Amino acid sequence: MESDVQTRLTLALGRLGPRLKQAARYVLDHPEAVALHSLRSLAAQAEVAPATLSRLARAVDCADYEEFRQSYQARLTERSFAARAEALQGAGSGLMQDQAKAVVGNLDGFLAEDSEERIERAARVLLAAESVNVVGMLSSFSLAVYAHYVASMALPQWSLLRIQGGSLADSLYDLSPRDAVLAFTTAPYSRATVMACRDAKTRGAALVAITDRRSSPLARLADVPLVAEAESPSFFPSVAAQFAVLEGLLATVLRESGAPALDKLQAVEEARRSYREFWDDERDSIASLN
Amino acid sequence: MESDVQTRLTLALGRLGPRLKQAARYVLDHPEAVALHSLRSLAAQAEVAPATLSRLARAVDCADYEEFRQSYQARLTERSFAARAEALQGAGSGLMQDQAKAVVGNLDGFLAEDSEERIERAARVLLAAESVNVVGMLSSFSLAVYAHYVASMALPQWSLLRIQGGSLADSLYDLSPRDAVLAFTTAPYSRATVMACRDAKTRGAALVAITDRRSSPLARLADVPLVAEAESPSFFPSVAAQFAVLEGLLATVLRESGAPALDKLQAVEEARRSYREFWDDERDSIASLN
DNA sequence: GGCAATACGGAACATTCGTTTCATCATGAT
DNA sequence: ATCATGATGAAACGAATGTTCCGTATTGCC
Repeated sequence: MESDVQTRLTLALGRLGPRLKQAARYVLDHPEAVALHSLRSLAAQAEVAPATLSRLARAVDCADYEEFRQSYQARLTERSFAARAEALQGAGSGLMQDQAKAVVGNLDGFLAEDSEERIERAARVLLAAESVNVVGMLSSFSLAVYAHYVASMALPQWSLLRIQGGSLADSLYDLSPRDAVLAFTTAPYSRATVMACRDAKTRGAALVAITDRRSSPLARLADVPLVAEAESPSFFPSVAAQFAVLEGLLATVLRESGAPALDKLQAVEEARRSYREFWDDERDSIASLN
Repeated sequence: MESDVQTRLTLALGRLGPRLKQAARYVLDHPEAVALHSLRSLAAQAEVAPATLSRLARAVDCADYEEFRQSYQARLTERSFAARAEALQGAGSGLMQDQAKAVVGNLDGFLAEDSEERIERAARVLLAAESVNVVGMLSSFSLAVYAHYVASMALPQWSLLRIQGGSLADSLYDLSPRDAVLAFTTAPYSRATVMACRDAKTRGAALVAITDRRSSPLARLADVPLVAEAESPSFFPSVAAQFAVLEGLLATVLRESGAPALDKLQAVEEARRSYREFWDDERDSIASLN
């Protein structure tokens, strides 16, 4: 019966009132704050009355708030000891650690360039286009999917090119010099993607590409090549750093897009908020499952 | 001037009186105690008068004991990548820079936990399953797509659940306790995803989830929750860090999967090499375009 | 030994802490 | 509509915190 406080807190989430739940959520998401800060300052961070936290501690069978806090302090020291032990162990054992290092390294490589300027140049190109076609295959397909999803919230002129019967959609062959293509590739470079981009260039369309090396076929073709490597400790390429670049690009595009787009974003924000409240309720029914 | 407090303390050790030195020694040996306990209780542990610790703080150029303590709290919160994140900060301000910082921060947050162990636990769960169903909607759909794509190269028992006429495929309702679900959500949590996972749990299937906060609906449901935040300077959530976690998970799964899978991987490697040669040739014809 | 300078501990201080009380509000059953 | 129940925030309480002041003890120097 000596379960973790964090676990007990999760289980209790269902039978708590609105403010207590708000406090519990903040604690779940910021466990280290409980260990390091005072009750009052933590209450301020969580935008909750001090008394609420005092009550929350008792709601999970702690005699004191002190007992509640000590549980989080223990968690913090244990973690730090574990981390230290792992640091001593060295490189051999941590595949996740290696993966993270590779991702940060890839991202680092991109930022070393004149990244801000390039991103903004790419954003201008995409904003100036009458239509934007997003292309990506194989491991880069997820990038294309994400770009299209985010853009779909405010930029209706963006469309995702899909495979149809083995070749790309016909929309590709309607491209004019007023259009643009946003393409993604990492080795092995999809033949379809490269051919599509080459074709787009011959029709005078602008090309923005996120790719894994300067020598890749798309890096040479693109008007604005954005190069982020895909190194990873495993055999398959890592797209995480390219996602970070894409997110930066999308953020820049959306910031510099006009008023109608921003209005749409407001609506999306609104929707997100309401979804959040929905799930706050939903959580109760989930709790009743246990 | 801006050196670590712990370092300054070591240097000051010589010019301190007996009791101050005793206090300094205790602090050097128990740094986490400074962050977590009060001045008075720390003084008791070090068998020193409270005033001595107050003086010790000033002896290393801290205005307050509070400033002294905060330095140790920061040390405790600091993660393995803190230096990298700071390095990224160096090159000036910009949206891309902020995005990169956020991504590294999100990744850091995950690594602070017992990440390796959790990843391996998740991998074991997925490897033990007879079938693995990958679920993700909205911004998390790209994660699901990628997971399925990578797994498809060696793990035929992995399938991607898709929306069909607004609801999930029927395959979901065939789940048995021998099956598993790999799910992705970030706020706003897709109703379909959460309901699918809830249903899977009632049928006894195992659930591995990558999500954005410990208080998310999936974090509660999952057997192995993997929490990587989705903070970003823009209004839409960042999935880059979650991609890094997913890649780490996939790498672990593939490493620990059996021989037949590895054979397939060899074939894929082969294919990649040949593609590479293909593009080396292709590049010439592209060059002739310019 | 006498003297100054410094290091230290104990006590008083204002501040901040966590807790409790109490009035108010929302909700749902009768 | 009425009441009961529980959740919540404001305020007040004693306890604990960090700081400062002052008296004492120790040290180094003449």
